[in-house]
Amino acid sequence: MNIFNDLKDHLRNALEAMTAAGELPAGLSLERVTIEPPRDPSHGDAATNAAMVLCKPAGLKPRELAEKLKPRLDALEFVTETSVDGPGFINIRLADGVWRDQLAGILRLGTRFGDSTLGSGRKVNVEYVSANPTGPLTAGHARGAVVGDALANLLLKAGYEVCKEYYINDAGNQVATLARSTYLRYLEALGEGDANIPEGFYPGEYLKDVGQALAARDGDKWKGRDEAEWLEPIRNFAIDFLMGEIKEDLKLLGVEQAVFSSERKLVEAGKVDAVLETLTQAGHIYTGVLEPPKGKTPEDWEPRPQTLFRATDFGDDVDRPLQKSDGSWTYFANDIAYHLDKFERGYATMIDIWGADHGGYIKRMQAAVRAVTGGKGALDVKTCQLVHMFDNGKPVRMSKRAGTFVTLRDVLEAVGTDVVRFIMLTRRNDQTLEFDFAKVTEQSRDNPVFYVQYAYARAHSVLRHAREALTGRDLSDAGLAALDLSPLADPAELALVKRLAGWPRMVESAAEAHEPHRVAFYLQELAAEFHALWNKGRDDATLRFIIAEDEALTLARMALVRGAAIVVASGLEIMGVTPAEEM
RNA sequence: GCGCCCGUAGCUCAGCCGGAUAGAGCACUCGCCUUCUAAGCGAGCGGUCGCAGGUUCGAAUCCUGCCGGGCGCGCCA
Repeated sequence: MNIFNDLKDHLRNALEAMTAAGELPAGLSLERVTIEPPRDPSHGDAATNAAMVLCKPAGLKPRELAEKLKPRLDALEFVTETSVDGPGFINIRLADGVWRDQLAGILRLGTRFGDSTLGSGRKVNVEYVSANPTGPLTAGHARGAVVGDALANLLLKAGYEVCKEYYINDAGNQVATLARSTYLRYLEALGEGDANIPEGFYPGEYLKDVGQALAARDGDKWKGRDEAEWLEPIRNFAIDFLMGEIKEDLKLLGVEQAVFSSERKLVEAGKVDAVLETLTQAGHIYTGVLEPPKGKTPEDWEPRPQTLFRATDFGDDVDRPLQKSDGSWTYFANDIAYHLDKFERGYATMIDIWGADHGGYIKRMQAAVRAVTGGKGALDVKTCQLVHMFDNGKPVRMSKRAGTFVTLRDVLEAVGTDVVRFIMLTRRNDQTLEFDFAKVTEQSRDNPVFYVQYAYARAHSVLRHAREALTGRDLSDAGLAALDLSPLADPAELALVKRLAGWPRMVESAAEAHEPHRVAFYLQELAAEFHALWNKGRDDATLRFIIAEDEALTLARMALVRGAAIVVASGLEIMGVTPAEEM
C-alpha cells in the first residue's frame, strides 16, 4: 500500500495513452519522471515533473506538453483538480475520500503499513559492529551497531531478504596481543607476576576477569610454559570469553545478528589462498614496489617488493599489498576472501558499516569486490563518525590507550536501550554525534526520544479516555477501519492523514539510500504534527479529539489518533525502539 | 602531497540519484496558559546554502578549481 506508487501507475498509463494517440513519441524513458508531494502543500497533494522531463524528446515546450497531459489526469475519478504551474509542473489535488481510505488502510494493516515490495526478496547482507574481540564494546561501537541494525530492519521492511552479520577479527596480531595480555592477567590471578602491564599489551581491567576465568578452568596448567604452547589455547579462550560478553552487550542493545563469521576459520579453510589463486590466474596480482605516499613518507620507509593487488584496474588509486613480510596475509587479503564468501552465499548486495577511520579502505574493498565477483557483486560502505560523550555539557574523556573508556554497558545502564538506539539515529552517519547523558533523558521538546515516544503515549492516553467516554463502542483497529471517516474534514486533520500516507514512500526512499536516520527525522516531524494537532484543541474546543456530544466525530478522530500511533510504532520498530503506551 | 567525509539561520542539524518562495529544534522577541489528554502553547525575527566558475528550462543538490575543518595514507585490524 503506497498511494504515490499508485499515482505513478496512473501517470504512466496516461503517458502511454498519449503515446498511443501519437502525442508522444514511442519508446520514451520514464526513468526520470516522478510524482511526489510538493514541498509546499498549497500546491496540492502531488506534483509531477513529467512535462519538463519529456518535453525535449517530444519536441514540445514543457507547458504545452503539460497542457496535453492535464486532461488525462483530470479524467481520473479521484482527482479533483489539476493545474499547470511554474516551469511545467502539474499539480494534482485528490479527493478527501482518497486520504480517508488511506487511513482505513493503515488501521487494517497495523505496523505492516509501509511494508514494501521494493526489494522483491533480493538478498542483502548487512555486516556491522565487527569489533575486534579484544575488549568490551564501547559507546562508540554502539553507533555502528544501531545504524547497521536499523538499516537491516529498514531493508527488511522494504522487502529485501536481509542477513545481519558480524565479522570476527580473530586472526592476526591483535588477538595474539590479546593472548599475551590475558596471560599476564592469568598469572596475576594465580597470585604471580606483576600487576603492571608493560607497553605493547592491552592494559584494560576487563582482562582480569578473563585471567581469572582461565585460572579457574585450567589452574596453573600454563604457568612457566613456553608461549608457543599456550598462545593458541589462551587466545581462543580469551576470544570466546570476550565474544560472549560482546554478544551479551549486543543483546542488551537489542541487536541479534544471525551470522558470526570468523576470519580465522576463513583462513584455515583455505579461502584466502583460493581467492588469491583465482586473482593471480586472472592477472590481478603481481609483485611490485609501491611509491611512498607523497608529502608524508613514513620514517622507516624503504622500497620493498610486495605482493600487490591491481586495485587501480578496478577504480582504486594505488595497488594494494596482500602479504606481510612474514608470509601471512594482510587484513585486506583476508577481507577479500570474506567478501567473496558473502557473495558466494548469495549476497550480491553487501553493506558494511565501518568506523570513519576506516574510510581509506573503502575504494580498495570495492575494487576487490568488483574483481572477485566479476562485477556482479556490489559493496556499499557506510562509515560512522565519532560519538562524543558529554554529561550535562561536560565532555567525558576517553582514552583507549589508558584503558579508560565508556563501555556500551555503562551507557545502557545509565540511559536504557531505547534512548541509545534513538539518539544514534538522530544524525546522518557521516556526521559526528554528541551524546549527552543529561540531555538524552530529559523529558522535554528538545529531546527527540522523549518527543516521539510521548506522541505514541499521548495517542494511547487519548484512546483510554475515549474508551471511557464511549463505553460499548468498538475502538479496535478493525472497528475503526470500518467506520465512516467523513467527519474527518478539518485541513489539519487531513494534513496529518497525508503525512501518514507518505510513510511507505519514506521507507522506500530511505531503504534505497541506505539511510536509516531518515526514519528518525520523519518520526520527529510526525510527532510534531500530532502534538500540534492536539494543542489546537486548547484554542479551539471543536478540534479536540474527544467531543462528548458527537460520537461519530469522536470515533473518526480515534481512527486518526490510532493511525498516527501505528505509524509511529512502525517507525520505532525499524529503529528498534519500544513504543510505550504510558510513560 | 594524495584520497574520502564535512562546510546550510547566532547554535545544533535536516534537505543533496536537480525541481517551484531553502526547513526543524534551541536561542532571541512578542503574546497566551483556572488545559479534554501529560512534563507548556502560538506567532515573529533570523540564511549571498564556504568562495569562484561551469553544465541546463531549472543548482544547496551535478562537474571543475580554490578556502576551511575531520579522517586516512606499504607488512594494525
